[in-house]
Amino acid sequence: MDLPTSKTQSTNLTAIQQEVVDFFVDGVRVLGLPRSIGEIYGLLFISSEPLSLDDLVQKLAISKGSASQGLRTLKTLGAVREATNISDRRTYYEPATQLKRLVGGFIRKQIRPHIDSGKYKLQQLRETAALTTDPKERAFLDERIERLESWMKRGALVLPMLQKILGQ
Amino acid sequence: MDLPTSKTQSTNLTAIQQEVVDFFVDGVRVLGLPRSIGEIYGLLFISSEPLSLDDLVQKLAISKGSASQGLRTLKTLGAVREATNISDRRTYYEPATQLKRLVGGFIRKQIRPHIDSGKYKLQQLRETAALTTDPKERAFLDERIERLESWMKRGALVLPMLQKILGQ
DNA sequence: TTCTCTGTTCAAAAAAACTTGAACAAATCT
DNA sequence: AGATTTGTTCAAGTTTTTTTGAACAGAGAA
Repeated sequence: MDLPTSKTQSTNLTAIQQEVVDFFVDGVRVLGLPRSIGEIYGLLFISSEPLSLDDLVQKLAISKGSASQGLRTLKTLGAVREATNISDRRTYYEPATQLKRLVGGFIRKQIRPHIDSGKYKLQQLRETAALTTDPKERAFLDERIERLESWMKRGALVLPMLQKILGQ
Repeated sequence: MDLPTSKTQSTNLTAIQQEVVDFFVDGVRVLGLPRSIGEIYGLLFISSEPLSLDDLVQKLAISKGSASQGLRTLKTLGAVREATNISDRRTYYEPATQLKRLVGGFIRKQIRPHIDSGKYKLQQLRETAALTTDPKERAFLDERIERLESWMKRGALVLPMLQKILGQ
């Protein structure tokens, strides 16, 4: 009896909430993040009041485990923060809505580490290539490695620009 | 009896080939592409001569199916092209090594479609929000949707800049 | 034409990623 | 203190994605 169109289909969400959640599910998928992250952020984004973990579990019909882990990831990315001045035993969350902050967190946590490990691998690559004696082959390897270095350099250059352009 | 460090461990590749392949396996993973794509592109990138499908199958120890599909994806992305003037029954491939081309292909095939579908969903969102009568809630929804629109606009603006900065 | 070789397709198998839920720890209430 | 509620962890289950390999189509050789 389920509708076939979407996985997050329930009567717990209003039409607009469902649409926004789907929007973000799609969005985070592009970024390589799991669907539950998109659902959680999406619902927070379109809620005018902060939500608790239990709110998320009930409205999105996901497990407590998913909600807990998803919130942690989102906090780590700086995409969600704990709401202050709510006097309740439980913690309430609200979304960060500044693109600058979202992009910055994503770059810092998801992109930078790869760039850094890439630089290290490149270093190793140079050393391995140095063992090649055949001059022609050596020249070819050097050329390619140089190209990789240029790519990495440009990548490292572009990230701050991205943040500057997108932020504010 | 396998070495535990890497999945693509074989005696078919030289040390440097193995390292470059690993480098790209990591790279494409960030982009959300399967490992075999990284292996194929990596090996082509560090080979001074074009390679055939069979070369890839043997050296990378992957199936013909993977190699065929991987090459198709890479061709679609503009990351690989067929080598000309090789008189052999089989087709040989060489990598595109201009960052501009690689980035352009990736954006065109992997990013743009999502931006487009996002714009469409946003349109729907506006319509759904228009059904909300409560003025306070309505104002909140409008504010958020506006924010989403601003994000999409900036995203669409940044992509060409990216290509320009990275290309050349 | 018939045979051989190259490359594609796609259903099934395997691997990877994600989610669940029950056990647990920690905090707050009575 | 004991009881209750909130939130975390992680092994097991589920789903999704990727890879395999055998069947097939097409092109060229004999």
